[in-house]
Amino acid sequence: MSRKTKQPIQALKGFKDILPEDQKFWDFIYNRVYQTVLDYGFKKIDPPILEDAHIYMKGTGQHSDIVEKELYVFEDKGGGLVALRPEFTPGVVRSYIEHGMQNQPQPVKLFSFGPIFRHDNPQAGRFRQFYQFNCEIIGSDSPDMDSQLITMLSGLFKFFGLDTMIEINSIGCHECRPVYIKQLIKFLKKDSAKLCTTCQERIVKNPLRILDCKNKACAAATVQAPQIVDYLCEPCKKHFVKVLENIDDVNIIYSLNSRLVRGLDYYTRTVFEVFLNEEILTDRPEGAEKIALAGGGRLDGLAEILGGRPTPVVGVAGGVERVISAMRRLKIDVPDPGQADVFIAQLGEEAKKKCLKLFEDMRHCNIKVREAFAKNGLKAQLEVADKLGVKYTLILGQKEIMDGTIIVRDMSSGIQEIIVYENVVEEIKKRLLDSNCVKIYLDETQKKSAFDVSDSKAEIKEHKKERHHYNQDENDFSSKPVVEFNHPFENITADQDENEPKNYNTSEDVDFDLGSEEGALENPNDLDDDWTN
RNA sequence: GUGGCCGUAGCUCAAAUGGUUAGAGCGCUCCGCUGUGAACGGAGGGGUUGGGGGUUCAAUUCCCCCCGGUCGCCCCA
Repeated sequence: MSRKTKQPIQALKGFKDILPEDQKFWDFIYNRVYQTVLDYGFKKIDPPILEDAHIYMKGTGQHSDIVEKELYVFEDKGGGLVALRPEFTPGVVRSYIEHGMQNQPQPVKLFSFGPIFRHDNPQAGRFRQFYQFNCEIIGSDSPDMDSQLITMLSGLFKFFGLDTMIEINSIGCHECRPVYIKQLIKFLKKDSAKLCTTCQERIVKNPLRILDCKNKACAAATVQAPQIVDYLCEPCKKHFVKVLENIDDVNIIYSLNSRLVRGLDYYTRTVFEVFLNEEILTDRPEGAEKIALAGGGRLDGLAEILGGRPTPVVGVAGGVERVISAMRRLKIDVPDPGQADVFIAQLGEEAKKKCLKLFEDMRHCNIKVREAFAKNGLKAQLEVADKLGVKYTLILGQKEIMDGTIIVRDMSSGIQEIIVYENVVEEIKKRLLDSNCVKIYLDETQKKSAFDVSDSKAEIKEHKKERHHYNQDENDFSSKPVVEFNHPFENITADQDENEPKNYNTSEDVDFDLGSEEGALENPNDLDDDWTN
């Protein structure tokens, strides 16, 4: 295909690059989610991105918008109809069936993380390619599974530093829901004139969705509408009550929302959504819609639709971009795994040679060290060191080689010391450990005083425009071995974002001994014990 | 699929009612300082003003189409 115009090449609509400076968020979220789901006994599964389109047509629902309008579907070279996954669940359940996982101890808990594709028009928090984390518990219809999933999610968001609200409802099963829908339609038809035009069409097409309509007139017209909870059959009612009891028991705050429904056919019983609690956000426009971070529910009909034995499934999916955007809005910073502590500057060929080796020595001692061996001038190297935000720069030149010494420059004070070259690795280790124990606020912080570390929510409210800085050290995001998994999101270094205030609190993670600095949580914003052990 | 607003340098933004060579700050490269950064002074590189077409003596500016962004609707994480 020839390109007629000189239209510059660019990413497809609704597709985004995840740039180096954003990677720390992705690392952070992936690692935290994975850590948490492992704690709950989930196993990771990566279903293919491309599947036989029929699993979505059957599973997600031929007439759902996701399939009718948003599915990336095309014929492959063999003539088969294939589709980019518009959600994880059908692929995961397909895999469960295909690999005979019903022969494993039930339930089977499966976790996935990766890109999802929907040909939707982009808008706030919505892209054509976006990432989800997804958890399914397959093979148990126990309400305890539903509540455990909700408990896990609630803790997970706390783990991200996000305050959330959970809305929950039960939409019954194939036995009781039709009865309810009949009653609902009866009610709606009485006053259908009061509904918006879309909702008038919905009476036939999708009456449940009318309860969810944002139109004020519709909301008013349905105040007296019958509620599904009153129509649940005994087993559904019992199930729902048990779920609520369970999450009560672990002190999860939720609200019953009888208007919470699902467009997808295979949902049964429990449905829930997790919203960002925006009370602390004062820049939120009045009447703005709540931001959903995750949603889930029970899908007991799905496995059978996909050709398996009837198998109960309960699952949840969370939107990664939405979590990141919420963290950004709340000015929650995350540790940068690429942050280095030491820079090596060299002068002259002989010194460079020695520094190449020193670099390896330090790296092997788990010191986060950087260099600019491609540059020669000291000035240029110090500029790089400055941009990297390291604590110390080691300077080695001809003179130091002759003396068997090396210069240690403290980058914030500018103070330099000459030490014996042989001791340099030990000395740096010691200094980094010391600075990890003693918190020193250096001059630089005064310049950037905008980032007071606010502990209480009241303060956060007052300083809404300022930096609600999730202090890396006190809240100890690194209290877990953050980078431990073999994954594409691992081990990625991100450049220091120049727009972000640097954290000059020098008690930063020094990972000589990963995971050895558990505890030390004294901040009210701290994570619950549940999430730190 | 559909509607509103928007698109000027890597980033943030200028350029009155159309009018000469489209500017600034930040960042980038280099120099003053062949061994000292963040916080000095100087210089330089960077733009076919998102793309195409139209109106006009003249278009970044006005009109149309397309592409993209953003915020909605439908739907949804």
